[in-house]
Amino acid sequence: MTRNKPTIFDVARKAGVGIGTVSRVLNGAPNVKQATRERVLQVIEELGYRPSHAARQLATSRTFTIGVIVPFITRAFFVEVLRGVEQVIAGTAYNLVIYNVETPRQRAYYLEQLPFLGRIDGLLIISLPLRQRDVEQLLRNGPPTVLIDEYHPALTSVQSDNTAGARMAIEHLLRLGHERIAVIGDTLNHPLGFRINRERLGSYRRTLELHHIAVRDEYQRWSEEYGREGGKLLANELLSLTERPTAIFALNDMMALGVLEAARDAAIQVPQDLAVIGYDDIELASYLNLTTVRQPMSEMGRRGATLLLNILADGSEQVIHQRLPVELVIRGTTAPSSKQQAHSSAQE
Amino acid sequence: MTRNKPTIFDVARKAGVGIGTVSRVLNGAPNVKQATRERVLQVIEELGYRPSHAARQLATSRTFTIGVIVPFITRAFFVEVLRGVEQVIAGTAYNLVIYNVETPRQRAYYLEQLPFLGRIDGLLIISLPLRQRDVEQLLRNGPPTVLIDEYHPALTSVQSDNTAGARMAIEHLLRLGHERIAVIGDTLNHPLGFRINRERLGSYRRTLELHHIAVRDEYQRWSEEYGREGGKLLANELLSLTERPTAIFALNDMMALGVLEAARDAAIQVPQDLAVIGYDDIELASYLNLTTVRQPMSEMGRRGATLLLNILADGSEQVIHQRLPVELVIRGTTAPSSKQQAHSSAQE
DNA sequence: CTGAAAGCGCTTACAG
DNA sequence: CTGAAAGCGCTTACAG
Repeated sequence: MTRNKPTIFDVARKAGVGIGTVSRVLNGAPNVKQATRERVLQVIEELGYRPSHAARQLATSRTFTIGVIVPFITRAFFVEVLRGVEQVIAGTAYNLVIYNVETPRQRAYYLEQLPFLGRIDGLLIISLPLRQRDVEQLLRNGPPTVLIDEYHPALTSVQSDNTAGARMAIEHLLRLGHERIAVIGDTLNHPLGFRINRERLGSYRRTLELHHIAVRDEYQRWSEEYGREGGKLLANELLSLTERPTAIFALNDMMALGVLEAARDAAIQVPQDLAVIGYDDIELASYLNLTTVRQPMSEMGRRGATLLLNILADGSEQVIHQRLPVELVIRGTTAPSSKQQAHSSAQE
Repeated sequence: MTRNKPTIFDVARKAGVGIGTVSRVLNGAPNVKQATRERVLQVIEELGYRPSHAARQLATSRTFTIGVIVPFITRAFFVEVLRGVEQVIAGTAYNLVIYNVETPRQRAYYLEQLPFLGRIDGLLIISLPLRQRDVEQLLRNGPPTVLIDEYHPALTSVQSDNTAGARMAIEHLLRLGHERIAVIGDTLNHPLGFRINRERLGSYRRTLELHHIAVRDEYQRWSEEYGREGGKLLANELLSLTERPTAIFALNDMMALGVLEAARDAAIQVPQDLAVIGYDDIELASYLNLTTVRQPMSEMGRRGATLLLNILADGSEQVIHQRLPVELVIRGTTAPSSKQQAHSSAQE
């Protein structure tokens, strides 16, 4: 009448079989007679037997846990991605362990130590760029790894199309007759190395050039300060320029908020006097009626997790790169530029 | 020249000791000669040895992982709490596994199965009420459990003071001369059973009664729809009442947003014609200049995690209940009621 | 199809 | 202070 958790031995004894057989039915091995299988299952049920995770780990040298390294777990973009990841992992035998990174020190630890501790079977890395040596380490001794919102040729990844996103934003503004278009974002030299801003910035420039609009340095501004505060700061700078922009493209929605706030404070009408466009389409954007570029945030998480699960299931070494489309969501913060309205001429 | 991960045997051999000794220095046991300890440490360093998590688990029957059951991982409140939890767990030997609950089905699984699978050493439950039988199960067979933003007499918990929070909000409005004060929130019968709304509602009523203000049923409204949409819906109902309220207390900031939106749409001036007050003080609140009740969200997470760690460390059975203070943050969405302005008389 | 046995890599009395 | 050995609860060839 021991009330200890039953083990595989208890099941085997009661079912009158060897533990090997119990193990086989547990793992759905094909070579078990149907009658035996049923008897064992029956006993498992009766005993309320649950196999020990730890023992299984030790015997198989698998951990059944997936690690996800995610920066600034508190920002809407990352939360949404994480949610997508969680949705697909929850349905599997895997556990999801989250490692939040907010400093370079944490990043170093999680990227250089964690993967080699044998604590995880698979790794998901969100938005964090990898150095070549980290990738090599990972490939040599680390678990299968999938990148989300980042890219490296040697690692399976899923991203959204940042180039197209920025292009769509700019072309939308051009179509509205804007020519003095500024771009802002958090620092291009982020301590954690985020690279998407550069990608979007590049696209901003190329799009302007393509349309023969001068690319002005003074219209490109960056702030160490993330989010609203940063956006407000930069918008204030831009709005006090002699030739101030008629449109501001913020590389994330939170900074777009800051722009709106700065405009409000300066009594500048949006969208009449200033068009504002954001990036991400976090929930807030629709509330503020913000025109923005929508990224499939949860979907990126779901895809990333699914790709990792596939690798884990079939051990395939094939590197896959998925790039998800983005979408321009036109709301109330963009309108034809005053110049445009005066001339009443369509740009294209 | 095997490139396999070194085990405790490799260390023992190279250091010329038994594996027991290696284990002792690994676990900081006191009874090891200093010289021996140093030699072993040296070898561990040289070999880059890392003890196997799985083996340790199996031998100690501890898992070194803490589970946290959290509803709607995407909402600002929960994200902030989670971040607090993460901050304290990250510095320990424990892993943090997150279980996101969005349906009663998931709740049932995570509350009734997960704790008894031997996968976690400790459990944190956020905002989810427990039935008596769940608590008994937990106490009998489950891991040490700490409740965050919920209460049960038999389980250590940390909450903020919801009663005081609602009282402060209402008294602030009363002081401004408001008497027609409505309260809104997401449904009182939430599928996941959230109870804080009832607590705050109770305090709303008592506070009004205390001040001899009639408590009207039509001024208390609830929506299945969470957040902005729900808030907007309820605000529209309230604003179309014959005798419409001069102030609305939303039991969470997201719904307060919806109220602001409804007011905007109806061209009702906030705060002149309608005072609005929220709850939580999520980041957004300051952007929208929303008067609100600030809860120490991350701090609740930190406290909860710390309490759990303490239990895990000393095995204490003592049940502790912490209640953290909240704070009224007065911003721009509350002002004296027009009546008050007319009479120019202070309420107290 | 199935059982007996080795092995996964630790911890922990036990005996010295 | 330290070594040898048992034990944690599984999986997996191996032999039948």
